[in-house]
Amino acid sequence: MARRAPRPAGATLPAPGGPRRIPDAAVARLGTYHRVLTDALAAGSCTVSSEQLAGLAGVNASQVRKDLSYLGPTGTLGVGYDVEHLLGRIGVELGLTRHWPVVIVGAGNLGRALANYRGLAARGFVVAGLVDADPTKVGRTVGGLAVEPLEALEGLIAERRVRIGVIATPASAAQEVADRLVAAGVRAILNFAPAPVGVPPGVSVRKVDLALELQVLSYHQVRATTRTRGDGTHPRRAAAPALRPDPRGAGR
Amino acid sequence: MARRAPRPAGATLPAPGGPRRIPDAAVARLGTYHRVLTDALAAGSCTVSSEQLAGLAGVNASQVRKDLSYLGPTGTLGVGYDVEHLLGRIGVELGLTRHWPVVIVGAGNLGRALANYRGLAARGFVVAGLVDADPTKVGRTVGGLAVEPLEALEGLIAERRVRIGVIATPASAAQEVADRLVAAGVRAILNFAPAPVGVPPGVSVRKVDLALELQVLSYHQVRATTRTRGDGTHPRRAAAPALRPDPRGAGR
DNA sequence: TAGATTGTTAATCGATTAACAATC
DNA sequence: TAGATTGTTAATCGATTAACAATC
Repeated sequence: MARRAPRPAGATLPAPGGPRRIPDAAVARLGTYHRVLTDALAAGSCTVSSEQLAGLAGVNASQVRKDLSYLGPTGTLGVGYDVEHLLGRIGVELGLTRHWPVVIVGAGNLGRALANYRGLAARGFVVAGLVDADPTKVGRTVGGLAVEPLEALEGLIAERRVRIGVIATPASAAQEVADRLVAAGVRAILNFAPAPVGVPPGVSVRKVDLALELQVLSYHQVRATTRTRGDGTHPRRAAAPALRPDPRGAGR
Repeated sequence: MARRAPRPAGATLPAPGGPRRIPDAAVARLGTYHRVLTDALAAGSCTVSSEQLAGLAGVNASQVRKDLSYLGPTGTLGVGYDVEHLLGRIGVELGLTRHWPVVIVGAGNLGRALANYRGLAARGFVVAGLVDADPTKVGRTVGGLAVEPLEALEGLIAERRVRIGVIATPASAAQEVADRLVAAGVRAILNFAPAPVGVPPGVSVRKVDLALELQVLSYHQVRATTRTRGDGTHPRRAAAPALRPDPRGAGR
């Protein structure tokens, strides 16, 4: 397999699809700031400092100022940030002022939970459709929404102007579903299937793997209980035992 | 608020709770390798190269080798990795060979979906309990498991040797639940509530915010449609409009 | 004014990627 | 052997944090 050519020193990347100004991690934190500021406003706060906001969001004050600087100047020197103003700026930048129709593919446990989840609607995400390939699931009502057949996917996306799709299918179906979503005009995908999906440039994908999250935690537990070698070394094992050079060894 | 003292140059951190050898991001990828290797083994592959594994997992081959190096030597120079051997090494390191009893707090849509989710059981996570504060939910059966009252939490954790807790409650209850989980002996928390929870050192927390994931995607859409200023600058706004210095301004 | 706080630059940290010597 | 591939080091990249001049 061809070795990747070394990138010419100092070359700047062309940034496919135009420059993305705010890093995803910062966008996610801005969303958190928006939530805690909403609470702060309800509690009567008119202004907050970066120190205060950092405390509410559980991050560093420098990071708050850095994140907010992506929005352009939003505060007042020596005073802080006007809560209402800041809420407005974040809301506009992140699209929280709009409604985003979403289609969920897969009406299994996870898909139904998402369709029912009030936290999504509260932040402008409207479940415009819930489809499933299983005919026995079609017609069931979930959170006031009838499950539609998979064949309805394309029409539904076009009619209801869906831009965001959620994949809540088994891993085996994920890529095919992603292809159909993209072909039908979806521009962003949230993937809950435990398999990566490939998409053309310009389409955004976020992946959430619930089992993987738990696995990281179980590793922490293993680490905590297994007694650590102080020197951080591993026992040198005698490498892999007796490699069979691939005689197509009948999958056990 | 006291400015953080500058860290003395060159000082190494004491690493609370002992050195954590493998970074979380690498642990998550190791989990992915485990999954794709399981498929590869079933398909008859006895060995894989880092290039092949990278292709299956959708990452860089250098990264595969780096990640695997955390396990100590696992491959054979000039040949590659023995699939079965590698599965074993990853499984032991991540705790995939054990059963992990898990308690889920909150039997709303998300909690019930998680309790029903077969992908968890498939990877060794056994839902040992599902509790809810709402008496009308108690007694219902979800995925063969009866919802128990919140009061049963501590007893359940002790009896069933639960080490991992999942918070699937509203934001308002998250911190109190976290405190009770930790007090009862839970050492790792997966938090689905849209609020950060504080825990004592030594306890691991992972946070998943479904609405935040969608918000990042909606931002991408806003960016894609809003025409970008070529120079990457922002229009200089006249800063925040007329700051009222906090006269307790009756929540609008 | 004196005190407070932003916006930004520089320093630090950590994670990813490229390169290559070792060697099967 | 010649070709392939690991394990690891060095280079790069990006994100976080500290520091501070500007100034309300």
